[in-house]
Amino acid sequence: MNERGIRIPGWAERVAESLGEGPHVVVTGISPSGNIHNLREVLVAEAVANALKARGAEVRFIFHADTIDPLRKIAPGIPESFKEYIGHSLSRVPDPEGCHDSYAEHFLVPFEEALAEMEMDIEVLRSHELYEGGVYTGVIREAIEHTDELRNILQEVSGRQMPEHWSPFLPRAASGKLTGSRVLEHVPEENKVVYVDEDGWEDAADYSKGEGKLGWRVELAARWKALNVTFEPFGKDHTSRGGSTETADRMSSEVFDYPVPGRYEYEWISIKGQGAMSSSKGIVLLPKELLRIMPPDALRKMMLGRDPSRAIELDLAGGFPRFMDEYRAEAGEPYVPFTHLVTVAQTVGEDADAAARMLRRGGYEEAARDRERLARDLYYARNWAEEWAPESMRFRLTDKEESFYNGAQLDDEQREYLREVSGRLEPGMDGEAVQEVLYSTAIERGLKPKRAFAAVYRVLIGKSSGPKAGPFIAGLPRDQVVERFSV
RNA sequence: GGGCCGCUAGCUCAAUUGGCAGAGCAAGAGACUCUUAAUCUCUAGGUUCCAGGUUCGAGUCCUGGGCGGCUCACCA
Repeated sequence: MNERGIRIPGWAERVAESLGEGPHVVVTGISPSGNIHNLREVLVAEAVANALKARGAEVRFIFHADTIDPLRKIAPGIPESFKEYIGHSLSRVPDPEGCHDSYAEHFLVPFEEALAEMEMDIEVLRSHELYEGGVYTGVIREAIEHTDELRNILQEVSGRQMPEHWSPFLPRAASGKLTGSRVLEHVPEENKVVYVDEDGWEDAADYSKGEGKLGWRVELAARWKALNVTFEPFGKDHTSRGGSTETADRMSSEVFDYPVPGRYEYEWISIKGQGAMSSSKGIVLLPKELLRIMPPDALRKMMLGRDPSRAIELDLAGGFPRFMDEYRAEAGEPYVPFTHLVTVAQTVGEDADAAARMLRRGGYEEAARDRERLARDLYYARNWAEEWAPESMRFRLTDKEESFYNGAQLDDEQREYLREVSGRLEPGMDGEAVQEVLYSTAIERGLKPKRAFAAVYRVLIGKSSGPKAGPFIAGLPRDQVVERFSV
């Protein structure tokens, strides 16, 4: 546990131990599309940063967003007209929905908000601001001066021939495009390169002012040096042989003369029923969506799993209630089983007082007392019921007209049964007593329990089955039940 | 082809950095006048993918192999 009560996992402690004294700069970086792998990466970094802090090291914890990167392709849901911005920096492309200053901000801001909701102590850096602020000026100059060595490394690692005119620096042309230009000359005393663009126009770009960027693989190594990075987690797409870390490692030690930062390789997350996460296929899960159904620490537990170097499959549907109960049990506090919260939430909507009454009837006195926490738990349960729950667990109370209509579909035996039950319900009956009335009335009338209960559910929630009937009805206002049963 | 991950009870997964293989659900028996994702009690369930190796001791570490998933090609 650290001072904020966040548990430090064993694997993170081991990583921290291997990193030495410090001071440390822990960085985690994403391109601004913000899916759940990114969250896993950020949480891995956070766990290591916390472990380092717990060991007494000085730690700077950075979230690096690739805002200067060029728009590559039109993601699903983005207007076709955005094709004209391909090759432009995301920080200079308009927001497709018009709600933020740029395309980059549109995707970054919700992620930033989620980080704030997670109460994460992290410093957010936008790459276009780093370039514009001159943070990379020195490493860019170094990179351009060592163009041949960098090219050799790329060729050796990837086994491919790089073009003759290859440059580690991509100047931004007058058109706004970062791609397609060719660097002709370096003017180090002015921090500029002279380039020729796609159309043959010659111009100069000032790399101390963000008028261009380093190519991705070079930038990775350059960033380590420019920000003094000592640890960065990577997904397996980067750590494959021939991948970006292999090139960056060599560039860092052979060209930039900077020790390769510590590393943790994490595995992918997939969602049960949806398959692997893929922003290009539109299978994306945003941290904010998950914070709608569980508190931040539960999300940490879920995303990190036993060990983030293992692949996991998230079960957000049928298996989720058990996960939540386990999480609550680990916290060591009394809790209401999640499935029960789901029933309560769907019954009372946002009425926390009504929920408290229902919970008291069910014997959850303590949970009913802490109104603030109850409201939060109901929020999670209600969202889960609406967004993830299997159909069998979903219901809502029918309104008066619907109930009347459903009642009219029942046969005479069922209607008479309901009328008799409503006459036998007394104020203050607990769940068990109601259950007894429901069951014995059916037996006495020679009505099969299955059909009797089906009638009950039909007029209350419009389905033929539902939550355990006795406690459920005991938690509802009696007048409402009597009204529904008078068919 | 290279890399990463997985393979443990019928199913989903645990096993705290080598120390008596466990849990939830499913199954079987019993109880409750009992519809439900029912509840309570009990039972059974295993060559930990295969073959070697290290060790007093291996699900765990090493070597080789099988099957499955994912990932990599200068694109960030």
